[in-house]
Amino acid sequence: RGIYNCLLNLCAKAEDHEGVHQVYRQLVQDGCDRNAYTYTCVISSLVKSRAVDEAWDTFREMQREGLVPNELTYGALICGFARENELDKALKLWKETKKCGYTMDVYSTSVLMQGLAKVGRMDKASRVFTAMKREGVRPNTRAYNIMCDGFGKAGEMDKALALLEEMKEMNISPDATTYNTLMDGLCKAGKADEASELFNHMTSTGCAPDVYTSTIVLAGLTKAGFTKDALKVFAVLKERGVRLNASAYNTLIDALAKAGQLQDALGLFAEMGEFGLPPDFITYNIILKAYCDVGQVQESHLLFVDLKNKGWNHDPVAYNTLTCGLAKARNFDLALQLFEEMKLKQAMPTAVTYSTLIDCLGKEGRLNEAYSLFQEMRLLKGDQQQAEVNLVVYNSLLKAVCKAGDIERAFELWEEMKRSGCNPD
RNA sequence: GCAGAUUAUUCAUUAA
Repeated sequence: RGIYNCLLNLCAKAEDHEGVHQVYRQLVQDGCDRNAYTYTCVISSLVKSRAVDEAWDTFREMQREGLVPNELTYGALICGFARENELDKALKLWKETKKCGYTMDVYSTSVLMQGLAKVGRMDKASRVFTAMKREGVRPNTRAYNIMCDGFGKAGEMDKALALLEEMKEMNISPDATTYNTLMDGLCKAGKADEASELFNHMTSTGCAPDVYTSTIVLAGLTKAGFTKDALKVFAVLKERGVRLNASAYNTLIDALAKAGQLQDALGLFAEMGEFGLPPDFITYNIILKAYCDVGQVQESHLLFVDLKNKGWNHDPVAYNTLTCGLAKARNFDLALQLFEEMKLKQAMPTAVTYSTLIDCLGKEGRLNEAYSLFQEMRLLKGDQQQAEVNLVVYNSLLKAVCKAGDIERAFELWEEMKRSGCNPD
């Protein structure tokens, strides 16, 4: 058993999850007995290779054998479930650790908090965070950053800012990520003035801005309609030799394109090349959309084909952008062809893909096709899809159904929305 | 003795 455990550990350390699997199979075949260490190695390896369900089965098996899981076993599983958005399971396990009298560390607790934040359950995240502190586990900067981000995205900037104060009281120093997160939240809440104050505070405490800061500031300006000022800031940053990455360029290219200044946008795109800064897939997605928006869908399509030939064909956003452009130009043949292509490539259709097609088909009066796409979404479960029905999908279908005058079906949908936790907006 | 975490830029619905 000792040898097997060592082997498992080695494979796990090398991130060789297939190896862990093989060693474990061999171990079972040999009828070798397992201890908590053995199981924990296997479980955390399974979690790492995103096979949470298998990890869970292994966990159950472990318990059936009468072995006692430790903090690490629980930690791995809680992280696994939290990452897969299975937060009820994660929370249940977390509660179990309390019953066992275990103290979970900041790490696992943070992953759980982040998972809860991602699905908008900040109340629960907050309780988990408080419980951790009450147990005497000292939070770190990252844990606070996660909570600040969660509150910001939930539109509760007051709570996020209160945490910054708490950090000071606790003598935990905020870092660039903390300030970036808060500034981004403030910008998105339309409080640019407060964001700017925070920026001054950040630099006055000796915390240096990083590449994220630039993009957050630039995006804050463009989204508030100050693209000209953003361009000025951009020029100053370049002049001062601040390192700018593709994201900073992307922000401005997108803003210019959306303001109808396609030529200026393309000019910046060209500048990236001159500076030896390679465009990333987001840059191309922005250009793809820019062409569609000025009615040059064929130009967009040409670029898309070009990208595919270079092997950039795994991005659902690129597919979605072009599909939308085509569908809005009423070229459904090609749009639906791309949709089918997505299923074959490593770019599974997302909720955006479905809502795009449902909406455009609805506008075209092709309600039955829109409806069957909706059904398809609901039928695909688990690993074969990246698409959960969401509010926009319901809204699009509802619009199509109303346009067709089918009031009865509209009410059916309305009720279904509420039942499934998608509250109408 | 064993695992793991945070922020930015791109795509879909939105009446009168």
